[in-house]
Amino acid sequence: MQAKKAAYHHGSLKKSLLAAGDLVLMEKGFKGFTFRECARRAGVSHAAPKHHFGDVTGFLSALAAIGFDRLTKALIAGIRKAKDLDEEFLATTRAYSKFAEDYPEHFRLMFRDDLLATESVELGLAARRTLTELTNVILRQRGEREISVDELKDYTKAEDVLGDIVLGWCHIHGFAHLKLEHQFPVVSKSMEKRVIRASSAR
Amino acid sequence: MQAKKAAYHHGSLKKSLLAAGDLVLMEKGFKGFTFRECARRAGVSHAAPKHHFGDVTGFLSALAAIGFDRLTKALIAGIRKAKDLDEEFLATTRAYSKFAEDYPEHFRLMFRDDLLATESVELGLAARRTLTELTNVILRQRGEREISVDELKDYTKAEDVLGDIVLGWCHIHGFAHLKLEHQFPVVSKSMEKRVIRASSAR
DNA sequence: CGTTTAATCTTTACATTGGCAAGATTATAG
DNA sequence: CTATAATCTTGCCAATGTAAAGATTAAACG
Repeated sequence: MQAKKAAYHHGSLKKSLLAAGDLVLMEKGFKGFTFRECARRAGVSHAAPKHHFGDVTGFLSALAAIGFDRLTKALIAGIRKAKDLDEEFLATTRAYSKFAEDYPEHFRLMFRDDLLATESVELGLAARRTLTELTNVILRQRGEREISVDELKDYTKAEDVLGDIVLGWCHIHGFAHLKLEHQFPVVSKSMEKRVIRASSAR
Repeated sequence: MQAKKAAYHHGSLKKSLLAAGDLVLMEKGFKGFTFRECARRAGVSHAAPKHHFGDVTGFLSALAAIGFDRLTKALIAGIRKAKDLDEEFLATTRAYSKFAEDYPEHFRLMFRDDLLATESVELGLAARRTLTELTNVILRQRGEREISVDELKDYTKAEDVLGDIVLGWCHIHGFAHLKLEHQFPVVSKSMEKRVIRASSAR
């Protein structure tokens, strides 16, 4: 009747489903997230998503990949604005922490190995893109050559470099996670600043 | 017919359900965890648990509390064995990390604020007992008076003390979490040792 | 001891979910 | 123009969490 006659073939269903899932995740949270709800929002039947994502695990993996991409983007944006290496470090940890606040449900999903398709190359790549950014911050700090996403996989550099990366990451991730899950009795702003600064200090 | 005639009243259903839930969590993981499965294992109908736990959120909260208690116990055991304050610190971080490895599904559940009943006094207490242990490690390290669980709630000590607690906790928690969710491309034993040692170093 | 009341557990029912299979519709290739 | 493959719908299934109503037993009380 209307202009859009609800064509049998959606045209860009995959994108629409991802957009819908992205919204559902933010609105209803991971708890209230269902496959069928996403299909409804995209205006298709409940079985339509199967062709594009297989099962719900595949769909969640795609959404988690979106989360990693968003985080990567935020990290890069923070780094761009920084004027020197010290500021760069601070901006990175700040961006990581802010992402967990802005997208808590994505954050939860991204770090839930049991719910995701570990074989998903898309997700693996997105995660490695994020980790590459974090790694390169450290490498720049040390005046060493940056690495690409491909190099990261078997990056067996000296342990002290890897150690710095892991240490810094653990720190800011632990803070972001514990805060997200409301584990701190009280979190003052000054405390938060201190954690962020400490994550950057070597 | 048999000796146990399957009495209408179970007698200690709450305990049995918790024991069943504990097992299901470890066997099938958080993903495969269902209310009904736990009821089946306890040998009661699927609606029986309602009287003891309300909804599934209440049940999960009780299981999370068990997790915190187990963690507290592990921390204390580690502390007991330590000979000096340095060893004590190491033992604490090691115990925390080991707990996440030994009870990954409990660990996941314990830090999922959205799935738990935040108003549960039982859970709140169990979590505070854990945090009190961590806090007292720091306080002993500094030669200050230890605090009780009750004192923790509004513990507004100098920011540097709180800071040390938060910092140390973030570190080891971040490591435990990221490792549990398989976020590190590679984790060598020596790397792990370094993180644990770094969490203890101030 | 007998009766009443409250607690505990079962049965039944319902809406919702993820996944599967078979069929309808349309795009694409040949 | 036709055959084939891709895409989407319909209908179905077992399983789940929750609620309501009823059965059974324990506890309280006279």
